[in-house]
Amino acid sequence: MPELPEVETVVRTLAPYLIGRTIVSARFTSRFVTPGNRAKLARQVAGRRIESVLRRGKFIVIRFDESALAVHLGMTGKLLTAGVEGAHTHGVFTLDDGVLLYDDPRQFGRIEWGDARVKKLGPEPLEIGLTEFSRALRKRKTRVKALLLNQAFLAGLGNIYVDEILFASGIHPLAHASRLSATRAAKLHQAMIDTLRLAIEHRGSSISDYVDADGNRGNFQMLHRVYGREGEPCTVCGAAIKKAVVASRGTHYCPVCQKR
DNA sequence: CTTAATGTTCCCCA
DNA sequence: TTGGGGAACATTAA
Repeated sequence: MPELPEVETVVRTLAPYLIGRTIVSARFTSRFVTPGNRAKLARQVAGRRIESVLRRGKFIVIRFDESALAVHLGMTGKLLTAGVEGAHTHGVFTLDDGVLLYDDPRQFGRIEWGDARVKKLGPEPLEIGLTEFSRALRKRKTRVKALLLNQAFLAGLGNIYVDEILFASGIHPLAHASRLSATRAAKLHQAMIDTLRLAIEHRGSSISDYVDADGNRGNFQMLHRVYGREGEPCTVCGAAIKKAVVASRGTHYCPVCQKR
């Protein structure tokens, strides 16, 4: 559920609800989502006033006066401003006004004190300039699909948006990053910006159960041109969309429009 | 029953 | 050091 556009949408719905609130108490119940000392983490957040809520890559950073809490939604994580505790609720924040719940069936998400992992992320896809992007691509011998999924290279892209961006730029997922021409690198850069901006406008993709912090679904899945469309006609040329495994991920592409 | 799923990390090997 | 491939993590749905 959570790539850059979805996390951005969660942050935009979460920020007005959380800023200025104080966490009265917290409770964590998953040894996967909150590895280590869960009671200690609860003590650390208790009493903190939330100064800001921001997105960095796929992380949600909740900032306090001189510290922060980093939340990664993994594959099925949700931060909700309302609702009741269920079988998959692994975090409960009681606020001075309201509640914040963390739900995550697969428990691939993480709630951690501090922003150590956030500091290891690569640049933001919506902020990196063409010059820096092209130069970085040229240095990497790997396949462009694997590179765009690498959070140390660029922070925030995931399987859905990499497939959509590669389609929009006419680049085959198996193309090698270092061998892309300047023209194709520029096309990739622009497709990345356009696709992410449009997806944010549509509040992200709800392909299974993604919802924002207020429980609302996104609509960008209606505009997917390759992801989840195996066997369906390409919106540009009509050829059947193919699916293959690249970088250990299901990868959707048009065999005619996307060149290596 | 098997497979795949919006993610990340770790391990082995080239 | 870089990069490929696969497994692992836990759960659900097709």
